[in-house]
Amino acid sequence: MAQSKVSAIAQDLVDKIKHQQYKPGEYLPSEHQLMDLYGASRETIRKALTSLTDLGLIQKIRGKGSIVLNLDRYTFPISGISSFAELNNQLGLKAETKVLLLQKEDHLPTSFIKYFPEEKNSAGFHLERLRLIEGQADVLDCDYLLSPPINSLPKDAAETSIYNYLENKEKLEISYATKEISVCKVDKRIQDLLQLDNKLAVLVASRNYLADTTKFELTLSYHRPDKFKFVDFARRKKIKF
Amino acid sequence: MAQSKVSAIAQDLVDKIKHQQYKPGEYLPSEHQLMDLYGASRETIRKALTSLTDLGLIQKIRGKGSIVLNLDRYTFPISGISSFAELNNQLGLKAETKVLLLQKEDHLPTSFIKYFPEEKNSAGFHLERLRLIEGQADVLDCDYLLSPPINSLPKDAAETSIYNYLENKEKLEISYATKEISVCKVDKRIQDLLQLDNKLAVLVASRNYLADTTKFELTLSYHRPDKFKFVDFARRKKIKF
DNA sequence: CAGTGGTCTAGACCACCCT
DNA sequence: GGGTGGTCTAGACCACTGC
Repeated sequence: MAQSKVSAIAQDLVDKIKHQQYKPGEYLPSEHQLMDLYGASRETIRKALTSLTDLGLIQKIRGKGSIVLNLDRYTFPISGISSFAELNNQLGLKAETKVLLLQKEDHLPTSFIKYFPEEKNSAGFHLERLRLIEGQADVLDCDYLLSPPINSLPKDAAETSIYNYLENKEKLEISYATKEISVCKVDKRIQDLLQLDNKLAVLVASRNYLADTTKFELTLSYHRPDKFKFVDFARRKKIKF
Repeated sequence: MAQSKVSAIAQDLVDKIKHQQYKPGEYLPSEHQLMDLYGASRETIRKALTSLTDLGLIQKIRGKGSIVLNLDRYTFPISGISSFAELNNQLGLKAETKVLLLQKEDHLPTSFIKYFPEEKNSAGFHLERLRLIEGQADVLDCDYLLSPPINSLPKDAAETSIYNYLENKEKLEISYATKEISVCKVDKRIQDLLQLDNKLAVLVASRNYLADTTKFELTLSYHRPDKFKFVDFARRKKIKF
């Protein structure tokens, strides 16, 4: 399953932290002990630990060890690129998706142009989905899947998980994204769909890319302001841009 | 200056990308060429490239090379933990800071308790600063610097850069943070300070930590919704939590 | 085929923490 | 002092790209 030794070790450590085998405030076994435990060289162990550090799961302290960080902050950062379906599974919420629209277009729909002017003339699949949590409409996801590289998009994939379809059926490697969070005024239609008191919604706009740097998806997610929460873990950067 | 060979190489590559010596869409020199260029081993080069990958500056493609990504998206992600002073320098805006309040407290002020109940009884320095950009009040930063570990906080540090003071004068190593972005209702005072039409503001709440895992700062930043923008770069995570 | 990045190793030396 | 993490090296083998 695991593609590499490093990620297998990292995943195993994450699982053990999740299941409280290593608890917040405690130290992980030392790198030498982990070498024995996993039969790996020190650099291999260190690469695995680096990924846990990036995730905000541990903090390494020189001369002492790797300490497991608290994540009982109610909300654990699940940033990175995740799909709604994946977030649901992880959070265990009663969620529902209503597909409002799915159709092929020759040009970028007008509602996207303001945010993605560079794709004005691109063909793609226009998809709108309303996300309900506990019966409440919380998010309107508007997607535009660029074609190429996406050739087809079955309705049932839209209802369950596009990412699952693209990665497992179409064998596309989803790699990275740029996101922008802002607050915007929405039209009457969106206001009604999300049952908003006023015209303000939180907008998350993102451009999503494959591993070969092909842009494949534009997303506009409109969130009810009172339900929106974005949680992030950040490390102080040593590199100045 | 550079603490390590890896970060010196990474910084040099970043600088060259910034100055268009390596342009978006082009490939960096191969890892072997970079080995010769910097007189480093391959793993050392690769660690430097990994940090550029994490920053979203390059994408590595197997069998081909490391391609410089587009960042002419107007807004380049400068997330991570950055201070207002640092963001200004990088963005080159005409900004101004007004210190509204700076005083020692024995307990957490009430306005913080809702978001940081766990620090209710902690002593610290309460600091409020209004951030003006081009003459417009855009952000109200409310900080609470926990004492311990912070023993003193001069007024001029508050006016310029707390982080500069803490890192260079107090020799504290600022390491990581958890942030939460949401939308909240503010009281009349904040509404007036930010000249808001209504009571809604974007709130960024964060807990900031030192390298030894000591929590040292709580922050509540209230943003004008029409001026708020948060830009992020994210990679698809291979590790499931 | 040669060139690229992806992975892993075994060993070295250093800096820091603790007792 | 012995144990911890921080850094760097030289070399190996693999998988993919492109000619």
